[in-house]
Amino acid sequence: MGHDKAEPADRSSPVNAGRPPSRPTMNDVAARAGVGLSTVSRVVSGDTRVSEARSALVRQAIRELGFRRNDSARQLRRGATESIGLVIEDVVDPFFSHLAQAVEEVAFARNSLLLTSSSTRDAQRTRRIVLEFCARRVDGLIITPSESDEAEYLREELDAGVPMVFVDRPPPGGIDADSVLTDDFGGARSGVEHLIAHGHRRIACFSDRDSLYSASERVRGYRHALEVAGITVDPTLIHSATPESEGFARALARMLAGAEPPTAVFAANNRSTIVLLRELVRHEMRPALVGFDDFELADAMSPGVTVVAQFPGEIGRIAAEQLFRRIDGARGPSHLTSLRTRLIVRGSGEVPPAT
Amino acid sequence: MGHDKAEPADRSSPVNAGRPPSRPTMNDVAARAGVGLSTVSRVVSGDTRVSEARSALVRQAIRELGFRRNDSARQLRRGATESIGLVIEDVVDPFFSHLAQAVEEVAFARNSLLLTSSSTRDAQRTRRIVLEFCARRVDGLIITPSESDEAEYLREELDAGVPMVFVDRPPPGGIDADSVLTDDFGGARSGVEHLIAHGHRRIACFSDRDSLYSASERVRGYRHALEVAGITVDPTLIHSATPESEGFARALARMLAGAEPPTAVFAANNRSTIVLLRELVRHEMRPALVGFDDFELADAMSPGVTVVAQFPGEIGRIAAEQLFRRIDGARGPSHLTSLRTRLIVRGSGEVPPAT
DNA sequence: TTCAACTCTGAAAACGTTGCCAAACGCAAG
DNA sequence: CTTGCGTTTGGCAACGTTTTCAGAGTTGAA
Repeated sequence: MGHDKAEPADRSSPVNAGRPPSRPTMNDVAARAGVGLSTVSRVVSGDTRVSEARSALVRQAIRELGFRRNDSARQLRRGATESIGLVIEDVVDPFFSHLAQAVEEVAFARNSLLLTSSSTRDAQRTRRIVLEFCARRVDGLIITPSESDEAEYLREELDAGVPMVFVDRPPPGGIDADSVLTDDFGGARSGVEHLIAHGHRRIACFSDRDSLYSASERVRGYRHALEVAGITVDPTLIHSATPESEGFARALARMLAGAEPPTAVFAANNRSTIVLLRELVRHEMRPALVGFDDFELADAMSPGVTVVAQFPGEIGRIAAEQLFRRIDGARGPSHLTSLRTRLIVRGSGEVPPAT
Repeated sequence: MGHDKAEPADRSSPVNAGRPPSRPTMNDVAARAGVGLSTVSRVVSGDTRVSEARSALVRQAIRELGFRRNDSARQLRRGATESIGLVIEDVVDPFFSHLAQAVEEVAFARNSLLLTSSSTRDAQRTRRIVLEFCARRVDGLIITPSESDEAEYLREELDAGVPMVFVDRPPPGGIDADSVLTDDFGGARSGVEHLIAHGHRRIACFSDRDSLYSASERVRGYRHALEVAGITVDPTLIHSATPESEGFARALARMLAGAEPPTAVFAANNRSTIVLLRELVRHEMRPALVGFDDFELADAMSPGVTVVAQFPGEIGRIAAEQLFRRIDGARGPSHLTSLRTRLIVRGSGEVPPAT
């Protein structure tokens, strides 16, 4: 029949056993369909200037051979990969998974693939991931910078023309790039003000390590709220550490057992809120509680947990849209988007101070 | 100085304004370092057979030009992409985010990048994602099949030599491929047996749509436990639907308000558990409750929620390891790994039947 | 000195696309 | 029967790597 060429490799043949069958190329398709290579390319990429007859021949051959365009070659030739990279801290953290979901949605709508990697807060790992993404020539990057990220390599890539948007924290080392952040200061302030409005004056603050931008901003908001209300900040009521660390929950127990225990607690991030909540349930203590960042089941606790909600999905969506604007060639000065928080009242933040 | 060639494009030059600067290639590096192209390639890929002197020259040139290897070209030439694709239902679901995290960890250790996409349970979308991944020539795929996936395109890719491992549900359409599943039937059975052991005889079952493999397996486990205990299955106590759907929570309220209300509830997946929990809190009703799949804060509820825990991280890890074994050329018959569940007793499952 | 066996190096041919270019074709008008 | 124009078509040169191959040096032994 004249089509003894470019048959898909026979997997069961002893010769090919163990050998990954190599896929047919456009050349194979062209040979099979009896047309030129360029015609195949045109059909595959939806170019209309192909006669219906030939187009049908090509499609037929494609089906018969199980041809799939090799995007590595396409990318090499075209210089764009139709993919973007996302660096977050941890997929499991709902904040980041919501962010990732929103980014994915925007990318999907744009026919772009999403490469996601978790930095696990490790600057070395972040660096490795970013450089790897750049080697793959992603069209752009959305990055949650790690604390202590050296900015140099980021700046190099940026200068090399890789668009970047930073999320959740400002770009490190004074890099001039787009960013999408939550108003951490204002959010924390409003949460603490809420506690103050309910009569609390001794308010503990549990936050992540100070070296993290958002953590320190929130502590700043906490301090500011107290100061505005004329309450002296008591440093023994402030605990800043990784929520998963050993002494985190114990610090709360210690405070509550102290001479002048706090009557309310401000948990400056979702990990803290959950760790503290668990500790409170265990000891059956009920100080007022306001958490920063909403979480699933906050409304199913008793009492429901009052939170300062932020909007990770919005952050992701806005960042992705801004990134694609840059990819499409937008050249203006860098944008800083700051998202307002919303206080959600559920009960735990309205507990009056125990006297 | 002789290096007036291959300078990085000047972004501020009016000519290049708006034009993405094209990155230096190995050729540029070679010219700059005054060596051959192959030598640069060798240095970049860590080939040792290069004299220290030349190697230093090359590294220097690389630094000066900000060269980064173009992986599209590398991939095209080598035929492997060092990346794998993961298709899950939804990143936000903790089951899948834990799975994804584990897969990422294995991939990272293998220097492989991870492409993740959410099918959102849409067979069309799954198909599009899988084909897109295949066009990118991922080295392998880990897939959560959607219900009603047609198997044909999967089989084609499989035959074309793309290794695949299916997770959470068996491969569709009788495809012969590796899979890693939870023992849904056994897990559900043990959860319901636990309720029976605590004296319950009227046990409601809330599950996802029956068309989902895991959902129907769990319902089967529920039925089996009842039958073994000599309890007649009451179909009005079984509700199968998407947990997010309108009537899901209301169905529970209706049952509890009925003539012969259930004294216990078996929630066959984490979404159901959470939705039901919220409903129960709202109405202050306290039937016994056992949920399938553990969740954050299950221990912080009052009472703590007894669950049949499954291990999404293990599923992901095992699937990824199996996938890499296939990528490395392992040819044996397909493996089916079934993971046991573990009952975690926390209180809600030990509530005695109200009389 | 010669030859063999190294090590190091660069030229050149892939890899599978895309996109430019020119040739070939069809058809209508002159 | 030309001429001209517009539409299809195929050839061919990129794209930036890796890899093979053979040549050029170097060394050591005969």
